[in-house]
Amino acid sequence: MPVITLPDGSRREYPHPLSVAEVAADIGPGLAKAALAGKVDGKLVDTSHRIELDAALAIVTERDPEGVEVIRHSTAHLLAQAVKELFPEAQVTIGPVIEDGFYYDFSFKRGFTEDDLRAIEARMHDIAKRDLTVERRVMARDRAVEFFRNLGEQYKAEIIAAIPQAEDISLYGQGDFVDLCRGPHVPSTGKLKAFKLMKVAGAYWRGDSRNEMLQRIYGTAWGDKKALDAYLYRLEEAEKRDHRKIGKALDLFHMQDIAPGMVFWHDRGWRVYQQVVSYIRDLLREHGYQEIHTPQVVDRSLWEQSGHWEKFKEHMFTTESEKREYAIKPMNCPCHVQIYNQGLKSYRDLPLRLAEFGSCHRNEQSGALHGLMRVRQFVQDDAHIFCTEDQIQAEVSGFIDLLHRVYADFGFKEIIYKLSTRPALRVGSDESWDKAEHALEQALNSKRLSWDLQPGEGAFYGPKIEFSLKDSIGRVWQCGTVQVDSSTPERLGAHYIAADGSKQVPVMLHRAILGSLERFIGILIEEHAGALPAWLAPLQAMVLNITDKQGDYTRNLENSLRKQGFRVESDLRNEKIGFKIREHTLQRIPYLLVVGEREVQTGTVAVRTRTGEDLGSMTPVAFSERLTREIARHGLTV
RNA sequence: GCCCAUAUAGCUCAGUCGGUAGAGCACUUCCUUGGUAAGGAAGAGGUCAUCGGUUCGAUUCCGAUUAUGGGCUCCA
Repeated sequence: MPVITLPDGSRREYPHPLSVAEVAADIGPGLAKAALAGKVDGKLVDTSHRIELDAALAIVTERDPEGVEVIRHSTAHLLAQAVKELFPEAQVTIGPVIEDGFYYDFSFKRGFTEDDLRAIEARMHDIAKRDLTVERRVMARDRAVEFFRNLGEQYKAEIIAAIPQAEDISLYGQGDFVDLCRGPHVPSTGKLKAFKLMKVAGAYWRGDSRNEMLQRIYGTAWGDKKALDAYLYRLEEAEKRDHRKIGKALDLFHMQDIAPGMVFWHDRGWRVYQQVVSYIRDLLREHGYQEIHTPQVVDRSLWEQSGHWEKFKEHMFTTESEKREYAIKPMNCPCHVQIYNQGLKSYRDLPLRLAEFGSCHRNEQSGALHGLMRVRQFVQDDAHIFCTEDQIQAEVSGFIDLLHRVYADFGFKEIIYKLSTRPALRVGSDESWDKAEHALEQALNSKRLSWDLQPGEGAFYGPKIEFSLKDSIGRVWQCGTVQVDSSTPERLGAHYIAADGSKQVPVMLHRAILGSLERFIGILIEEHAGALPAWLAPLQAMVLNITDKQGDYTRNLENSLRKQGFRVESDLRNEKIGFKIREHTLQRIPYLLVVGEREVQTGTVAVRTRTGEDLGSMTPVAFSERLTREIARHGLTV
């Protein structure tokens, strides 16, 4: 006699057990048709699931996020079925749901081609049209292993063999195709309408590079055609924001195969870079940091002492001269300890905050390089705070305040906080880990921030907090970090004399707000689609004359604005004003200052923004006041 | 590093079923001095990524290398 409670609170009583689909049909034929799955007492189940006892039930449709997930999962099975139909010798492995879609890994003797992909997708539509019923079946583990072995599916058999023997295995079948799966799935393949295969890629079996390389097919799937189209449109938009494209179009930087993973910054890009550096530099000075600068090429012995040589040698560029071996620094910290070590330090000197915009080189794997986002040479807004254990919390707390200020100035509103704690392989006593983790936690909590815990994800030498930004199209970028480290100071012989006269090893906090400047600028370019706010823009204004007659006035205006510290150029070419406007608008220059006969006569300038807004004529003083205010505001909205 | 794809003018791309290439924009010159997103004409510009192989002949076919792109792996 199950009593079913629906999400709206209404109750329905039935004389006998019945399936989710039957309840949906009882509510209405529209819902019966739309039902993809059910949620019984919070647990996602198939529509064929029988409800025996009283339960809370929600019918899941394509409008629910869970419904879309079920669709994606079922579409992955559809993909596998299509592949097996077209290429019977391919073996299936795993096919999970991922953000916006799914993938399925196959073991196949060759790579899938674009043509294969088209054929597979066509077959998927074909199978969907057949509207095959999806049936769930339960089997004992050992029988399931045997079942898949007999099918020749070695990978599936291996996956199941890893499941505890006592557990039953659920299989899902549609037509001739059977796959191991926890489910739930859509009731029939006809529910799958809006999907598209996106790309093929290699992927290691079980993610381990020592294993066989499998063929992964990525796809996307949605509740309806409209959602699919919206997603494809979103991808196109993201592509237009690609910093590599914009970087070239706006003449910011380029990369070249003579220096893979390293950036050739052009004038306009370097202006942005310098602007970011100078902003951070002033702020660090204001917050009690000293700025230092240390060597880039350092003797091997330092890296041996710091432990880098042993652990990260293959990631370091090395060089040799007069029988000495050197490494190009992959990070600044060992050099910062050298500066700390000059002169005996007292507890009164702590905290000591050393910052450096040092150029670091890391020999990243060639396949990992990606525009500005993943490079081999980069500069971080890097600093190390030497302090006592008792000072950790206050320093971290102050750092978070500073970071908030910076992110707000750059216009980022959403920050994601993650605390990573002790990993299994680590150095240092449990007491010092307790203390460090507690300090970080307290620093976050005292600011009422909500954060995620990542147990075991800390560095081997200490816990850390990571700060990620969400950009304007929802992508997340990890930028800031603060890590506690007492291992490096100890290895490199850093000490201070405590109040009781004893010799102590200081704690070192590694911290960065923007992370790699290269990467951060890449993020900024994509966030703003190239239209950087005035305080960061490589050029803030372009002065345009209408005819040669206004040449002198234009040049004078340009010079006067430059003298006031603005980044301004003028375009005196013999071109129509519409042509110049178009060009500089496409270059995303915030302000276009038009000078014609009228402006010369009245001593004004006609101001147009890159968004096409006409601000009318104003005096140069009025314009520079406006720009000054805008720059001072940074990315903060008023 | 691994898998797949790609590499043609400054940029974006077309093309050659093997006979050394073409468009638009940009560039140069000339005409035009025009008031808010492309004025007109002419000209110049490429060892078709690099190195090998097959061929009478390779930019095109094959192989290797390098870089780039998408993934995987890695990310102190």
